[in-house]
Formats: sequence, structure tokens, C-alpha cells
Amino acid sequence: MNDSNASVVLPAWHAPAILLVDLDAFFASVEQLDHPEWRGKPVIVGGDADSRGVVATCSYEARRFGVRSAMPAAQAQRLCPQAIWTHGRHARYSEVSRAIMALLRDETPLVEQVSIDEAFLDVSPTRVNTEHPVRIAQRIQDAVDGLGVSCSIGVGTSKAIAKIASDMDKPHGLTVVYPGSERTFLGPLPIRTLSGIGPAAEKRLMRFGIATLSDLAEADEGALRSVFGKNASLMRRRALGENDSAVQTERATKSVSKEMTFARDLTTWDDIHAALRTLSTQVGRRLRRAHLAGTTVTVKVRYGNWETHSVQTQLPRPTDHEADFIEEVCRMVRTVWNEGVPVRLLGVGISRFEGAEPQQTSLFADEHAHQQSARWHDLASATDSLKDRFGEDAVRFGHELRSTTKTTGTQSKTITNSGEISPN
DNA sequence: TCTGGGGTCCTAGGACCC
DNA sequence: TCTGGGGTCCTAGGACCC
Repeated sequence: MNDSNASVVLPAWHAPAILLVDLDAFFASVEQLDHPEWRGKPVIVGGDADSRGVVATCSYEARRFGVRSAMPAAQAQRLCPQAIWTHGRHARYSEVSRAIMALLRDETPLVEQVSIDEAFLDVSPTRVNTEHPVRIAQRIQDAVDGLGVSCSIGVGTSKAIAKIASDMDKPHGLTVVYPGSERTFLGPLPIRTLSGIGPAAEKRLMRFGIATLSDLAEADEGALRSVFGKNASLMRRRALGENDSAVQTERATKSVSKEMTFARDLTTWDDIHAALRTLSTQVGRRLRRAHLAGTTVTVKVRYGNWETHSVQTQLPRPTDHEADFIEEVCRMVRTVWNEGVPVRLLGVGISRFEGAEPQQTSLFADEHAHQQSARWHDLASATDSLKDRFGEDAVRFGHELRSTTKTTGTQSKTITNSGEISPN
């Protein structure tokens, strides 16, 4: 099933063909690309052990020590003390990712980007395009190599098969499941390999004696319904290797959020309030950058004991500005937080976007409110562009200064609420 | 060993309406 | 006066993915 020799004659492919392209240890690979001295060494991208960080990605050299994604940084440090640690440079990863996604779109417009490091491609042979899917996969793998990173590719007749196949031989694997061999390939695999089955579903399926994908394919309807609800028949079709869903080229954003775990739990309203303001401001910026305005505000609070609560409410009209939801955010947190209770994490999110553009202030709103809103809007744009040019620390409102840990001094400026900019 | 952050989707229960 | 039930919307929580 593994094929990497371009001169081999390939069996005919008269069926849908889906590729899943998965970038290998992506963040760590980009770091090794940019730091040649780190190549061949264990590299871990993630947060600090002393501030509750976790591993985002690690190089294959680090995986040999048992380090894994999402592992607490403290544990990873014990397993691999000699690892090179680095914080993520998300902008750089996005840049490399964009270059790779562009390369994939040169092969076909039918690309579904699943995440920064994964995409499905529909390369089904047609009358116009008769090229063999495996040839396309080989060319993509070479092109990605050329950019200095590597990928594993799964080729199959459905997204579920392509996804599982891409995982079978990492890194730099090319695993092909030919049409007609779907059941043989999937049948013996453990249920957990199927995307959509996590620890909870696995446990419940095991209680019904369902351990493999062939068990799942033959399982009792009622059992599947009790585990998957309305998705029961979809999951069965996936397990059978039947067509599950088409490659979707576009997906609208449904929510924008920002959350933060604190190095040490917060216990005072002053600290919580300052954090909520910072989070709300960051959400506002993201909304404006994405040209989205929403009406649902959600806050999330996780206590020191890991107990987590969320509260949501509706705004009277869609907004892309924190000034319109900061008060609600604080009010909602007050409804779940009791004085003195340690807070580990806070989150703020906006959802329910109807039109793409923020709504104009109503013509019937009073003039003062209108001017206020327009001023906020102008101020927001000015602030956003300064931060885009000079970085997140370039501009701070008075109320944000309380919660800052570091300011650059030379470039730091304060913008007052009336819109004046003054050096700190 | 002490558990991130950004998302999507589903479910159950209650409110409300007809 | 007491009763049913369907539909829809909203909220909170949780599973899951990368």
C-alpha cells in the first residue's frame, strides 16, 4: 500500500479520490527549518512549565522520549530534559502554512483546509483531469519538501479513509487505500482511529462490545443511536468506508474568542476585571480584523479546582467593539464568581454573526450615542493599526496598564478615552 | 503529572407560543 | 377549568478536533 516510486505502474483508479495532507510536527519543523542548528535534535514548541504550559508540538526526536502534544510542560521536561524549548511564533507558522495551502490550490480548487497544518483535497479523476491521484500526492509531497518541511498523505475514496491512512505512516508517509479495499483496510482497526470517536465515545462503545470498525459497521442501530445521537448512521457509513461528506472549500466563522490561563490563580475582583478588559479588547480587535459583528456574548470561568462555568447573553444589536460588551462580560462573571474564589482561567467570546459587516448605529438613536459610538470606532481603528505596526504592547489604554506585566518603554504610548495619544 | 487555546457540533431542559 | 402536544428558541455543558 505504500508507494513512493514514480516509475511504478499504478492500478487504475475509477472512483472518488480524496487526499489528506498532514504537515509533520509542523511548528517544530518550521523551527528546525529556521534554526539549522536545531535539526536532528529534540525540539519542543510550547508554554513554560512554571506557567501551566503544555506542549503544542514537538519534533520526532523529542517524541522518541515519550513527549506528546498537549502534554503538561512539566512532564515533558522530565521526560526530555535536554530538549530545546521555544515559544510558538504563530505568525511565522501561518506564513509557511499559507505558502503550502497555495501550492495545494495549484493542484485543485477543491481544497478543504481543516487547520493550520491539515487539508483535504478532492482529486477525483474526471474526463478533463485523468491524472492518477497517487501521482498528484507524490508531486505534492515533493513540493512540500521543497519548502523545507514535510508532510504525510493518505489517499482513499472518502475523507474518513484518507484521514486514517495519513496517520498510518508518519513522518513523510504516503499511504494509499485503493477502491475496493476499503472494508479490508478499515475492518480490523480500533474504533478510536475514526475521527469523531474520542475517549468518551470509545468507552461507551466498548460497553456494547464494539471494539473495531467492523464491529461498528455491524452494530445494532439502537446502540449507535445512544452513543452518536443524530450522527449514528453517518458514523456507520464512515466505518463501512462509504462516502461520508464532500470536500468543503469554504466555511464561515461562527465564533471568535480569547481565553487565558493564569500562571497563578486570580482571587480579587480588581485582577479579574483587568483580565476581562484585556480579553474583551483582544476579541474586539479580532472581530474588526475579520469584519465580523455578533450578538451573543459568552464568558467562561474555570476555578482553581478545574470546575468550569459558562454564561451567555444576547446583545441588542451586532457589534465588533468591546465597548458594547465589556459591561455585560463583567456582569456575567459576577453572576458565577464568588468573592475570593481562585480563578484559573477566563474566556470571552462573541458569536452569532448575521451580516458580515457591523451594523450602523440606528438613525433613530439619539445623537449623543451616535457620536460616542462613531468616536469609539475611529479610536478602535487607530489603535488597531498602531498595534499592527508596532506590536501588541505599542498602545495601551489607561485601564490596561494596571494588568500589564511588561511595557517596552520606548515605543509605549497611552491613548486616553477622548482619543488623544501621548507618550508614556 | 497536573492538565493551552481556538474552534465546531450536539444534547437536554426550560421558556414560550399556538 | 383543566388538559395535550408540537415547534422553536435559548442556555449550559460537554465531546471532540488540531
